[in-house]
Amino acid sequence: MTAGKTPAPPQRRSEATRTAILEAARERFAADGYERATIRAIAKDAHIDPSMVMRYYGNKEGLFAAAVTIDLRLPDPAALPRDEVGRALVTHFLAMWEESEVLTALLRVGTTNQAGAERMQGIFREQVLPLAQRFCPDPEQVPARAALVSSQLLGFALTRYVLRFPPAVALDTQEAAAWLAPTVQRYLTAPFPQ
Amino acid sequence: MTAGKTPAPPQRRSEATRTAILEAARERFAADGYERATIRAIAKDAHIDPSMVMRYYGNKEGLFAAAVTIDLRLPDPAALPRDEVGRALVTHFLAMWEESEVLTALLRVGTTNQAGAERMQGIFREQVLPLAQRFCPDPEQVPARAALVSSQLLGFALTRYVLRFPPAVALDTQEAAAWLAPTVQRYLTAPFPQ
DNA sequence: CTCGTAGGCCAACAAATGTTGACCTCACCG
DNA sequence: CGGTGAGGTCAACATTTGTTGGCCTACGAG
Repeated sequence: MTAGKTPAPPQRRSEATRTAILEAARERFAADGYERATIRAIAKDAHIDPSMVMRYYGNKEGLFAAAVTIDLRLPDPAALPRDEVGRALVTHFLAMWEESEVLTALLRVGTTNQAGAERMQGIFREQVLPLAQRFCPDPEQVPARAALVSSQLLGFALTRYVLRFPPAVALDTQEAAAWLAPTVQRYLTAPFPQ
Repeated sequence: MTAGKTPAPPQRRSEATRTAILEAARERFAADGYERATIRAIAKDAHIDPSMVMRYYGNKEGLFAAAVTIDLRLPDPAALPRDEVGRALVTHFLAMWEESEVLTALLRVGTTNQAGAERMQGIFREQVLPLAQRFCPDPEQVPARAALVSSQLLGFALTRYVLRFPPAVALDTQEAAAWLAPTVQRYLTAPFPQ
C-alpha cells in the first residue's frame, strides 16, 4: 500500500518465493482444479509456509487471479492471409497449450468455478472476438463465429489435455492441426450454412 | 442384502426418497461439480437427512456413480444414410443436452475428478467409437475420427452449457446444428486431410 | 395387542481447509 | 551498537465435509 518514495527496487529476496508460489499454484490448479488445489499443498511445493501465500496474495481467489493470467498472443490478423487463418490459429493454439499449464489450469477451473468461467469469457471477448471481426464482413455474425471457433479449439484441448481421450492424446500436433484447421477456417470465412 | 422370499415388491416407501436423492444429486453435480456438491446440500434438496444418502449409496462416489449413468441412445448407424450422419448426430446430441442435466453434470465432474474423466472415456469407447467404425473404412483412423467428433460436440457443450459464452448460448439449436453438422460429417467421412 | 423391523432423524466425530495473529531472525541504517 | 522492518515459521481458530452410530416411530405380521 505505502508506496516507497525510492524508485529503486527494494526487493530483498521475496521475489523469488513470490514466483515460486505462482509456479506451484499454476501446477496445482492445472492438475487438480480450483477446489482440490489446496493452499497447503501449493505452499509445500513452493517450500514455504501456507501463511506466506496469504500474506502475498490475500486469499485463495487472489492467488488464482495472480497465477492464471493469460495472454493468448494471437497473431496480428492484418498480417494473416485470409485463406490461412484457420491453420495459423490452430497451430498457434496447440503450441500455447503444449508450452505451459496455464491454459489447462484455466479450463479446469472454468468448469467448476464461476470466477473461472467469467475469466474465460473475458479472454474470449477481448482476444478471440476481435480476431474474428477481421475476417467476417457481417458484424451480426461475428460473435457466433468466434464462439464456434472457441468451441472447437477448447473442445480439442478438453479431450486431449483434460479428459485425455487416448486417441486425442495420440495425435501429434501436425495431424491435429491438419484435421482442425479446415474447421476453424470454415467457421471464420465460409458463408452462413444452409 | 437378505432377499425376501416373497417376489412381491417389499418396497414400503423408500423408492420415492431414493429417486428424490438421485434427482437432487444430478442437479447439484450439474450445477456445482463434484467437490462443491455436498452431501448435505443434496440431502436438503431431497428433504431427508444426510445419513440417508450414506445408507442408500454408501459414500459420495457411490452416489455419483448411481446418479450419473448415461446412455447416449445414439441412433443405429446402419439406419443412417452416409451423407446425413453429421446432421443426425449433432441434432441428437443437442437434444440430449437440452433435455437433462446429466450430461452437464458428467462434463463438470469429468474435468476435475479422475473417476469422472474415466467415466467419460468409457462412454466414448463404448458408444462413440462403434458408431465411427461404421463410417470409416480404414480401422486405423477410427479412433482419431471419433475423438475429433467428440472434441467438437463436447466443445460446443462446454462453451454453451458450462462456460456459457453468450454467443454460444444465443444460438438456437437449428443454427448450431447447421454450423456443426458439416464439421462432424467431415470428421467421419472425409478422406484424411492434406 | 405385541413386537420386529424398515425408514428416518439427531448428534457427534475426525479430518481437512482457509485464514489469522503472535513470534522469531537477521540484514541493514542511523 | 541499537533498533526497525521485511521475510519467514508456528500454532491455533472456526468452519465445513464425509461419515458413523444410536435412537425414535410407525406399520404390518403373528
